[in-house]
Amino acid sequence: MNNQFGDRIKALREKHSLYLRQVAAHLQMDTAQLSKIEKGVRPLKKEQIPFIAEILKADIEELQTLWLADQLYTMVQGEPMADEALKSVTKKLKKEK
Amino acid sequence: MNNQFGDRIKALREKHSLYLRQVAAHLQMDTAQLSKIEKGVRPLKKEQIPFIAEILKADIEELQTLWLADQLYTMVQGEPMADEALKSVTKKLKKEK
DNA sequence: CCTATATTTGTCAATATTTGACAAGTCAAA
DNA sequence: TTTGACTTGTCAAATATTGACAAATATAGG
Repeated sequence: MNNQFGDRIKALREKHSLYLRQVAAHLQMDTAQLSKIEKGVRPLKKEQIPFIAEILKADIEELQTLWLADQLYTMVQGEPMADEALKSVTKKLKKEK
Repeated sequence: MNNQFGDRIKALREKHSLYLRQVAAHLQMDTAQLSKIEKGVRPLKKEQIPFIAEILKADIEELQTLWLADQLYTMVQGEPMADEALKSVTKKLKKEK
Protein backbone atom coordinates (compact mmCIF):
# COMPACT_ATOMS: atom_id res chain seq x y z
CA MET A 1 0.00 0.00 0.00
CA ASN A 2 0.91 3.59 -0.31
CA ASN A 3 -0.38 6.15 2.12
CA GLN A 4 2.31 6.84 4.63
CA PHE A 5 1.35 10.47 4.96
CA GLY A 6 -2.33 9.83 5.59
CA ASP A 7 -1.62 7.05 8.04
CA ARG A 8 0.78 9.25 9.94
CA ILE A 9 -1.49 12.26 10.30
CA LYS A 10 -4.33 10.01 11.36
CA ALA A 11 -2.16 8.42 14.02
CA LEU A 12 -1.02 11.81 15.25
CA ARG A 13 -4.55 13.14 15.33
CA GLU A 14 -5.71 10.22 17.40
CA LYS A 15 -2.73 10.47 19.68
CA HIS A 16 -3.76 14.02 20.49
CA SER A 17 -7.42 13.03 20.76
CA LEU A 18 -8.53 15.47 18.14
CA TYR A 19 -11.61 15.13 15.96
CA LEU A 20 -11.45 15.45 12.20
CA ARG A 21 -13.66 18.48 12.71
CA GLN A 22 -11.00 20.26 14.72
CA VAL A 23 -8.11 19.55 12.43
CA ALA A 24 -10.20 20.26 9.36
CA ALA A 25 -11.24 23.64 10.74
CA HIS A 26 -7.62 24.56 11.27
CA LEU A 27 -6.99 23.77 7.60
CA GLN A 28 -10.17 25.50 6.48
CA MET A 29 -11.66 22.43 4.85
CA ASP A 30 -14.56 20.15 5.72
CA THR A 31 -14.25 16.84 7.54
CA ALA A 32 -15.10 14.83 4.45
CA GLN A 33 -12.10 16.18 2.66
CA LEU A 34 -9.75 15.54 5.53
CA SER A 35 -11.09 12.04 5.93
CA LYS A 36 -10.24 11.36 2.31
CA ILE A 37 -6.78 12.77 2.81
CA GLU A 38 -6.18 10.45 5.75
CA LYS A 39 -7.32 7.56 3.61
CA GLY A 40 -5.12 8.63 0.73
CA VAL A 41 -8.04 9.13 -1.58
CA ARG A 42 -7.17 12.75 -2.12
CA PRO A 43 -3.90 14.61 -1.72
CA LEU A 44 -3.24 17.38 0.75
CA LYS A 45 -1.94 20.56 -0.81
CA LYS A 46 1.76 20.96 -0.22
CA GLU A 47 1.26 24.45 1.18
CA GLN A 48 -0.94 23.03 3.91
CA ILE A 49 1.70 20.81 5.41
CA PRO A 50 2.96 23.49 7.81
CA PHE A 51 -0.55 24.07 9.11
CA ILE A 52 -1.29 20.46 9.76
CA ALA A 53 2.12 20.00 11.32
CA GLU A 54 1.33 22.85 13.66
CA ILE A 55 -1.94 21.53 14.98
CA LEU A 56 -0.61 18.01 15.27
CA LYS A 57 2.59 19.25 16.89
CA ALA A 58 4.52 17.29 14.34
CA ASP A 59 7.84 17.89 12.69
CA ILE A 60 7.25 19.70 9.40
CA GLU A 61 10.14 17.95 7.74
CA GLU A 62 8.88 14.53 8.71
CA LEU A 63 5.53 15.26 7.10
CA GLN A 64 7.12 16.81 4.04
CA THR A 65 9.18 13.68 3.59
CA LEU A 66 6.23 11.35 3.87
CA TRP A 67 4.16 13.52 1.60
CA LEU A 68 6.81 13.59 -1.11
CA ALA A 69 7.56 9.90 -0.76
CA ASP A 70 3.91 9.07 -1.39
CA GLN A 71 3.91 11.14 -4.55
CA LEU A 72 7.11 9.59 -5.80
CA TYR A 73 5.95 6.12 -5.02
CA THR A 74 2.74 6.64 -6.92
CA MET A 75 4.79 7.76 -9.87
CA VAL A 76 7.23 4.85 -9.93
CA GLN A 77 5.08 1.96 -8.88
CA GLY A 78 4.77 -0.62 -11.57
CA GLU A 79 7.47 1.04 -13.64
CA PRO A 80 10.08 -1.43 -14.76
CA MET A 81 12.88 1.13 -14.62
CA ALA A 82 11.88 2.67 -11.31
CA ASP A 83 15.10 1.77 -9.57
CA GLU A 84 17.35 3.09 -12.27
CA ALA A 85 15.42 6.32 -12.52
CA LEU A 86 15.47 6.90 -8.77
CA LYS A 87 19.19 6.30 -8.68
CA SER A 88 19.75 8.72 -11.51
CA VAL A 89 17.73 11.47 -9.85
CA THR A 90 19.49 11.00 -6.54
CA LYS A 91 22.81 11.32 -8.29
CA LYS A 92 21.76 14.42 -10.15
CA LEU A 93 20.61 16.08 -6.95
CA LYS A 94 23.96 15.40 -5.33
CA LYS A 95 25.85 16.99 -8.19
CA GLU A 96 23.82 20.14 -7.99
CA LYS A 97 24.54 20.69 -4.34
CA MET B 1 18.31 21.80 -16.40
CA ASN B 2 15.98 18.94 -16.77
CA ASN B 3 15.24 17.42 -20.11
CA GLN B 4 17.32 14.33 -20.46
CA PHE B 5 14.64 12.52 -22.41
CA GLY B 6 14.10 15.27 -24.95
CA ASP B 7 17.80 15.80 -25.44
CA ARG B 8 18.33 12.11 -25.98
CA ILE B 9 15.63 11.59 -28.57
CA LYS B 10 16.78 14.66 -30.41
CA ALA B 11 20.34 13.36 -30.49
CA LEU B 12 19.16 9.96 -31.70
CA ARG B 13 16.98 11.49 -34.36
CA GLU B 14 19.86 13.53 -35.68
CA LYS B 15 22.19 10.58 -35.54
CA HIS B 16 19.84 8.71 -37.84
CA SER B 17 19.33 11.78 -40.02
CA LEU B 18 15.60 11.78 -39.57
CA TYR B 19 13.35 14.79 -39.82
CA LEU B 20 10.89 15.73 -37.13
CA ARG B 21 8.26 15.11 -39.78
CA GLN B 22 9.23 11.47 -40.12
CA VAL B 23 9.39 10.69 -36.44
CA ALA B 24 6.24 12.65 -35.74
CA ALA B 25 4.34 10.74 -38.41
CA HIS B 26 5.38 7.47 -36.81
CA LEU B 27 3.91 8.74 -33.54
CA GLN B 28 0.84 10.15 -35.23
CA MET B 29 1.39 13.69 -34.05
CA ASP B 30 2.42 16.89 -35.78
CA THR B 31 5.94 18.25 -35.91
CA ALA B 32 5.14 21.15 -33.62
CA GLN B 33 4.23 18.75 -30.87
CA LEU B 34 7.32 16.66 -31.28
CA SER B 35 9.48 19.73 -31.34
CA LYS B 36 8.06 20.76 -27.99
CA ILE B 37 8.67 17.28 -26.64
CA GLU B 38 12.31 17.46 -27.66
CA LYS B 39 12.58 20.81 -25.95
CA GLY B 40 10.91 19.50 -22.82
CA VAL B 41 8.04 21.94 -23.14
CA ARG B 42 5.51 19.13 -23.28
CA PRO B 43 5.72 15.53 -22.11
CA LEU B 44 5.56 12.48 -24.31
CA LYS B 45 2.86 10.00 -23.35
CA LYS B 46 4.34 7.01 -21.62
CA GLU B 47 2.59 4.64 -23.99
CA GLN B 48 4.42 6.21 -26.90
CA ILE B 49 7.88 5.36 -25.66
CA PRO B 50 7.96 1.98 -27.43
CA PHE B 51 7.03 3.61 -30.74
CA ILE B 52 9.67 6.28 -30.56
CA ALA B 53 12.23 3.72 -29.42
CA GLU B 54 11.40 1.66 -32.46
CA ILE B 55 11.89 4.34 -35.05
CA LEU B 56 15.01 5.63 -33.35
CA LYS B 57 16.35 2.10 -32.93
CA ALA B 58 16.87 2.89 -29.30
CA ASP B 59 16.70 0.73 -26.22
CA ILE B 60 13.19 1.00 -24.77
CA GLU B 61 14.47 0.69 -21.26
CA GLU B 62 16.96 3.48 -21.69
CA LEU B 63 14.22 5.83 -22.84
CA GLN B 64 11.86 4.68 -20.10
CA THR B 65 14.52 5.45 -17.55
CA LEU B 66 15.22 8.93 -18.87
CA TRP B 67 11.52 9.66 -19.17
CA LEU B 68 10.80 8.62 -15.59
CA ALA B 69 13.86 10.41 -14.25
CA ASP B 70 12.68 13.65 -15.80
CA GLN B 71 9.29 13.29 -14.16
CA LEU B 72 10.80 12.48 -10.80
CA TYR B 73 13.25 15.30 -11.01
CA THR B 74 10.51 17.78 -11.77
CA MET B 75 8.68 16.53 -8.72
CA VAL B 76 11.56 16.78 -6.26
CA GLN B 77 13.39 19.83 -7.44
CA GLY B 78 13.40 22.56 -4.88
CA GLU B 79 11.99 20.25 -2.23
CA PRO B 80 13.99 20.39 0.97
CA MET B 81 13.35 16.74 1.79
CA ALA B 82 13.97 15.40 -1.70
CA ASP B 83 16.89 13.24 -0.69
CA GLU B 84 15.13 11.64 2.24
CA ALA B 85 12.04 10.94 0.21
CA LEU B 86 13.97 9.38 -2.65
CA LYS B 87 15.84 7.17 -0.23
CA SER B 88 12.63 6.07 1.41
CA VAL B 89 11.00 5.16 -1.89
CA THR B 90 14.03 3.23 -3.05
CA LYS B 91 13.97 1.27 0.17
CA LYS B 92 10.29 0.55 -0.10
CA LEU B 93 10.69 -0.74 -3.64
CA LYS B 94 13.42 -3.11 -2.53
CA LYS B 95 11.27 -4.56 0.20
CA GLU B 96 8.45 -5.28 -2.18
CA LYS B 97 10.58 -7.30 -4.53
C1' DC C 1 -32.84 -0.82 20.57
C1' DC C 2 -32.56 4.47 19.94
C1' DT C 3 -30.04 8.61 19.59
C1' DA C 4 -26.17 11.45 19.02
C1' DT C 5 -21.87 12.24 17.14
C1' DA C 6 -17.83 10.96 14.31
C1' DT C 7 -16.29 9.30 10.23
C1' DT C 8 -16.64 7.70 5.55
C1' DT C 9 -18.38 7.57 0.96
C1' DG C 10 -20.75 9.35 -3.20
C1' DT C 11 -21.90 12.91 -6.27
C1' DC C 12 -21.58 16.89 -9.04
C1' DA C 13 -20.94 21.58 -10.64
C1' DA C 14 -17.17 24.79 -10.79
C1' DT C 15 -12.49 25.44 -11.74
C1' DA C 16 -8.06 24.39 -13.42
C1' DT C 17 -5.01 21.90 -16.37
C1' DT C 18 -3.66 19.40 -20.40
C1' DT C 19 -4.09 18.30 -25.14
C1' DG C 20 -4.43 18.56 -30.12
C1' DA C 21 -4.51 21.35 -33.93
C1' DC C 22 -3.30 25.03 -36.59
C1' DA C 23 -1.21 29.57 -37.84
C1' DA C 24 2.61 32.20 -37.92
C1' DG C 25 7.31 32.88 -36.82
C1' DT C 26 12.49 32.14 -37.23
C1' DC C 27 16.46 30.20 -39.36
C1' DA C 28 19.74 28.18 -42.67
C1' DA C 29 20.93 26.62 -47.19
C1' DA C 30 20.61 27.16 -52.07
C1' DT D 1 14.16 35.42 -51.99
C1' DT D 2 12.37 30.85 -52.05
C1' DT D 3 12.13 26.50 -49.87
C1' DG D 4 12.06 23.35 -46.25
C1' DA D 5 12.93 22.36 -41.33
C1' DC D 6 12.07 23.60 -37.01
C1' DT D 7 10.05 26.55 -33.29
C1' DT D 8 6.74 29.26 -30.93
C1' DG D 9 2.14 31.11 -29.79
C1' DT D 10 -2.61 30.61 -29.32
C1' DC D 11 -6.98 28.67 -28.22
C1' DA D 12 -10.97 25.69 -28.04
C1' DA D 13 -11.94 21.02 -26.64
C1' DA D 14 -11.12 17.34 -23.74
C1' DT D 15 -9.66 15.84 -18.98
C1' DA D 16 -8.70 16.14 -14.39
C1' DT D 17 -9.05 18.26 -9.86
C1' DT D 18 -11.40 20.67 -6.30
C1' DG D 19 -14.78 22.21 -3.00
C1' DA D 20 -19.07 21.59 -1.15
C1' DC D 21 -22.81 19.15 0.27
C1' DA D 22 -25.88 15.00 1.03
C1' DA D 23 -26.22 10.56 2.44
C1' DA D 24 -24.48 6.25 4.38
C1' DT D 25 -22.02 3.89 7.88
C1' DA D 26 -19.76 3.22 12.35
C1' DT D 27 -19.36 3.73 17.25
C1' DA D 28 -20.54 4.76 21.99
C1' DG D 29 -23.87 5.85 25.75
C1' DG D 30 -28.08 5.49 27.66
